[in-house]
Amino acid sequence: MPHTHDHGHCIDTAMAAARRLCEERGARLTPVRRRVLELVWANHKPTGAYELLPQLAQDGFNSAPPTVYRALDFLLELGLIHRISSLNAFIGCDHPGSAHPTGFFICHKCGEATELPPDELSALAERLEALLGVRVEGETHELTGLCSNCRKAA
Amino acid sequence: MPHTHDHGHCIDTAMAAARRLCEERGARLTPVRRRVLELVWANHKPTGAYELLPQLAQDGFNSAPPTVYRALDFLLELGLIHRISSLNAFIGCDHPGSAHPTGFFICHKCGEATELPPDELSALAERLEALLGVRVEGETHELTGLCSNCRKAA
DNA sequence: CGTAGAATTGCTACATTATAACCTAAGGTG
DNA sequence: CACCTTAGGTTATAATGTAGCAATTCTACG
Ligand SMILES: [Zn+2]
Ligand SMILES: [Zn+2]
Ligand SMILES: [Zn+2]
Ligand SMILES: [Zn+2]
Repeated sequence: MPHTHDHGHCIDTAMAAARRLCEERGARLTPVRRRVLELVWANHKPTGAYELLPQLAQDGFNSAPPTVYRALDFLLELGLIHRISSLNAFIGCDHPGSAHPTGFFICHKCGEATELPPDELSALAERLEALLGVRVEGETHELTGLCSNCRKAA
Repeated sequence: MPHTHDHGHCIDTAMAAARRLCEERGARLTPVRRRVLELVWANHKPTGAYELLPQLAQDGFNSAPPTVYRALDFLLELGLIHRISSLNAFIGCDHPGSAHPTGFFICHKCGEATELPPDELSALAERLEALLGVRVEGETHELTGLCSNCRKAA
């Protein structure tokens, strides 16, 4: 099932947000970093670092793994992308700029990953802090199953 | 900070539960599998597959990576251990036998990982199913921060 | 028993993911 | 320009995880 939305628009919005955020923070959105971010968005699904290498090569970036990982680290640092560790993959953040807990729902049929609403995750974290007496500083949630599109199709 | 509990007891309980569960399911808790489970519990913190190799060697198990991974897969399958993918590590399950959503709180100071209460996680999953229209089939949650012991110490 | 079939492990090689170390190039700042 | 900081290129290697097949052990059944 193809996307149900204008994905070019997604990419444009994401890139605009990235430019704005970098400006704010005095960070440099260099060509490799920009292209990596574009590719992550263009793939529109969790993308592995080594998948990006040939895609970068097509654009004349003659990059080795460290370059890609450095670009990804930079984007993670700024909160422009997230890492999904159960997939060893990266995906664009839906609302960069605001610090928020990270979580995704990943459809095992179509492979799409949708970011989970941060307020739901925060609510859980607060409950757990109260229950366990801990101090939560970071969190990632990775759910799998059937997305609503794939449920309808079935 | 050392454990605040009799950890030998933890291990015994876990091994007893494992024997019972294997019997119920007609699964074979072979020497390697048993020893891997013991080691995971004995380490009392998330343990990587390659950490287990030398520990197994000390006991005369002359095992290569595939053997360890197969044992870990077996234990995962039965729900005797969980995998923490942000750490590429494995840890014993607190309440094996009952299928439940997986989540851990990991203290970045002392390294201990405590399993999150499944009912809290289920509640979140249900809310998300309603909100997003998805069908959740699997979930892992990985929170980091300071555990209650380390908070007191600070 | 004894033997066929299944499950488990041993073993070698390899695939995938990620990083260390060191050097060069580019950008910013006075 | 001279200086410093940051970013990227390059090579090698570390860390994690699997494929594939042979050897062994267990199980079931006649
Ligand atoms: Zn996000
Ligand atoms: Zn789907
Ligand atoms: Zn558990
Ligand atoms: Zn702690």
